[in-house]
Amino acid sequence: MALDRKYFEEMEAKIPRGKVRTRFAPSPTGYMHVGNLRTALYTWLIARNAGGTFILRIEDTDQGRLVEGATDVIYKTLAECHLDHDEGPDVGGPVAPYIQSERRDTYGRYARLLVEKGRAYYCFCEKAESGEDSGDFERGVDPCRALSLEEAQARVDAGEPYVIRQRVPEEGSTTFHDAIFGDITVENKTLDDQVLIKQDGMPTYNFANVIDDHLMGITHVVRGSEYLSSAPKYNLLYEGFGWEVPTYVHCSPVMRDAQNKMSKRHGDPSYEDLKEQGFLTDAILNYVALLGWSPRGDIAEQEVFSLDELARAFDLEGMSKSPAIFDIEKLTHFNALYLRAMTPEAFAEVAKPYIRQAVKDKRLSEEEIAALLQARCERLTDIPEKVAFFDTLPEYSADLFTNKKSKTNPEVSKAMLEAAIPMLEGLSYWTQDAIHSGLVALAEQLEVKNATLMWPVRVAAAGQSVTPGGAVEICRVLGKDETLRRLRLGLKKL
RNA sequence: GGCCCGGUGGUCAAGCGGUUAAGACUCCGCCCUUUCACGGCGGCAACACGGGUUCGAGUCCCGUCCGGGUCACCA
Repeated sequence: MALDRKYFEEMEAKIPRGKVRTRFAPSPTGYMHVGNLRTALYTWLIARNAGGTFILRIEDTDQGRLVEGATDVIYKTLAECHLDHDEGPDVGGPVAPYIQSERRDTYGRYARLLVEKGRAYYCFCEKAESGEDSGDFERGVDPCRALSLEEAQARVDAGEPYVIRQRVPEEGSTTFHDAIFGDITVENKTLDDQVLIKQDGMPTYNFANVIDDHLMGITHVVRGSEYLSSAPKYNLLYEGFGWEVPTYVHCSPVMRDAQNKMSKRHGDPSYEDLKEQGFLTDAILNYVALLGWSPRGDIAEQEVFSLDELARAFDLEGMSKSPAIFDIEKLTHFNALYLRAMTPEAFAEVAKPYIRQAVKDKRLSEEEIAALLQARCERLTDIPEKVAFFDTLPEYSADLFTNKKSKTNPEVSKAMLEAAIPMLEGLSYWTQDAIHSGLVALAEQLEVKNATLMWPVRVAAAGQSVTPGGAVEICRVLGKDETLRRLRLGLKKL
């Protein structure tokens, strides 16, 4: 098949130029792990920081690993995180299609162009066994490398299965530049003639990337550092095509501990898992942004960042070269910060379903309960167990009435409850203020400190020693009848 | 094993030749207080090691050690 020069010219002509263009290019495996999310975030930030374009591209060249519905997880996650893309499979764009399996023809054409330039060759060898450990680690010499183009073409035409391999020079060295790792030079002899087009006609990741990044006008390629060692081969490819090399930004991995990356296999949480565990999207993004990047200058000590603030502050300079260990404790801290920063209304809204998991009685106000919870929970999932006592009075022992700091014991508590019950019963309004004033006045009248009266009331009302909120708030939420019922029950224990 | 990249408290991290080596999380005290939280204040805790270069090194160079990545018709 003859090469169509016109085709290449048209493809070149379509490439948008002059603006920063970045792309997030996941393969649809159905799982957005934390490292992935961070890569997407950084990629988006680079684009937004420069007023550029953010593109979503789906890399599905491995036909054997396609996962049903996986692309939806990607769309959903990006949307939920507000990492909006300007171009992509769902929204289209000037360099569509954005799904690699739909660009198969393009890769084939460019691979043949490379063959014609002498930078690649047809290979008819049996699939190399990855059984390794054959003792030698030398670059194998592929016999097909020496085949003449005519001979190879004849075998291709005859229908013989083949792959196309990159022809890497045997001599010399290649220098590759990365925005965070700097210059990396490797000897060409340590590079192998990697496969560009697989036997099924699909491109390999490494080839599809180079082609697409060029054809889509990508200016900054952001990806994991596991690709760092194959990067020099890219330069050779760009050089072969005579294309300009984009800025590469390799990110060090997010680790579960000092020796293992985060992985599904180890049961490490994905973005969705974290959501289920009660973490807020904004908190997750904020924390993840700081795992591998830190602000400089006068905001060097700032830790809380909105997405917009991140977009403004983000710079490649602040990126770390070393792997970072994911710390759920610190994420939890960020989550607590975000929870507390919400308006009471917004908090009540997100807390509501968790409150209702434990508190079924609709007469108990979820707004009032939420108000008690806001400063007291770090994750939304902490809620049910904290408020269960509102729903059902726990079994508890009279020992709870003893607290030395409040100067209470069973005898004192008995006296306190005996005084509190009629007073509360006489209240005409069951408001926070009324209950509070009533109790404080009663303590004064009984000549005891507030805590001495509050402690037994709270214990009897809640049935547990640790509660969100104090005696007043709990009584208020419970309502008059239930409060009195519980206090009388408490009295019976004494 | 070859090649590549890293190495500041337990964790995330400032630091770019001269600092009492920031800050945050965790942990521990104290204050506040109606329990628990929130909040406030204080504390414990680090430059992997050995050689250079320099008046001076966490910062530059070399070696060692440790860790990670890669060596697929997976991405």
